[in-house]
Amino acid sequence: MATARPAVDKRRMILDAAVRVFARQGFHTCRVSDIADEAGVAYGLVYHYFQSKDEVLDTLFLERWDVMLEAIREVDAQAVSARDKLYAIASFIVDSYRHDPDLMKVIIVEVTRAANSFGAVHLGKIAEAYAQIGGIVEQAQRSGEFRSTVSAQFAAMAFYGAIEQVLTGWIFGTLDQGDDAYDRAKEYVVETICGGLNS
Amino acid sequence: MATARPAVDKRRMILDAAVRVFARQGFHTCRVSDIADEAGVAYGLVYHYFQSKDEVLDTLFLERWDVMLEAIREVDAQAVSARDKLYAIASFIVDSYRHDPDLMKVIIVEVTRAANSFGAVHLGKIAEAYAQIGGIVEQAQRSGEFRSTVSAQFAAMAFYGAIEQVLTGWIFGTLDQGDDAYDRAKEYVVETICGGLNS
DNA sequence: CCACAGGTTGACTGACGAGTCAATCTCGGG
DNA sequence: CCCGAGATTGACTCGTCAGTCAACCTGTGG
Repeated sequence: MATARPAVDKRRMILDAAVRVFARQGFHTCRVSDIADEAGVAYGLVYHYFQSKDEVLDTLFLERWDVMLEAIREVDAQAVSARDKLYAIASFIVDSYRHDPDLMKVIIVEVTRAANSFGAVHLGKIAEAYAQIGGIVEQAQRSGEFRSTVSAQFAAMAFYGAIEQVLTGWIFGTLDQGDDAYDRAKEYVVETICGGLNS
Repeated sequence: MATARPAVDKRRMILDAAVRVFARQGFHTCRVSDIADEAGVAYGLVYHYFQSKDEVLDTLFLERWDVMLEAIREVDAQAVSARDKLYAIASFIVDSYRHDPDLMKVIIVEVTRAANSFGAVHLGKIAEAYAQIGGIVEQAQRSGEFRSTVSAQFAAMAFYGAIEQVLTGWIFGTLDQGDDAYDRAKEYVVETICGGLNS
């Protein structure tokens, strides 16, 4: 007898509600009851579907991060220039934010940028992204598209760091938002990292 | 009657102990009693010198951040190229880490990268640094040293983002450390941001 | 119509830790 | 030698919440 999923997937509702609550109040400052309330579900049901409050966040992060890792791998498999690959990756991340700002806020603020609490658990996953990007740079250095002045690992950090910083700017309202700003940001990141500021 | 400072400044001892404890356990996960124990001081004394646990962290952050802002201002006042200014700023930050890794870890992990909890309170202070760096870039764009393809504000973010990412790498052991690595990092940041990766 | 499995409920518990406070100490000045 | 102000102590209070659990639905198959 296959598990008959109820018409409305409460587990999904809890996850979606958690995104909103975490984005609004932050993981540490919100109560599990806030998530249950937001989902319109009883307190105990959260513990029916998840072992702990932590597991809710872990699930959200892993769900999304795996999608991103897969996207990066696909980009890397294409036969285009490294610059185009970097642009595609920047696009993917920026568009992820455009599509679901709350989810990206949670992932970045509560996991990626919180390497001492949650990030620690997921350092490996995060490092995978770095490694993949580093690989793209390294290959471009061998092919001659990029020069070898700086290490590939470092270049990957600068690239990802720039994107994360921009997202953080949007998340906290330090930086203008909107479709134009999003598209401009993609260009800027790639242009700065590849072309540099020098005239 | 001037307040006679005791031979040993307990307030300072508490702050220094807090740095070690926050660096080791993280702000949220440590107890105030951990700080008191580490400082070799009674629990209540922490509350004699500080209103709250938060104020301890605030004090640590502001003390150091103000030093950095002042350093950036001084650098900006010099009559050297923008590239040299950026190098000097990168140097200052990297050397701050070299000199007191625990303090920098606390500031970055618990404040700068935690913009939803503590960072929120200090967004203004953090923005000051961005603005100052952005000013350097803008001036260089007017003088012709830098091209104007990307906005100065954005360039500042990329620059600071790259540095923060590298520090984060050191803090969590993702990146090799040591005097050589520190000096190389300074070069790499400036070289990537100014020169770009393209050959 | 009943039985049963899994979904759903929310009151309750137990631990934990920030912040309080009254008592005690220390030391310089009178 | 005594007094008072500020420094220092640590046991205690008090609210908060993560996680538990026993009871209660719901709908499916026999």
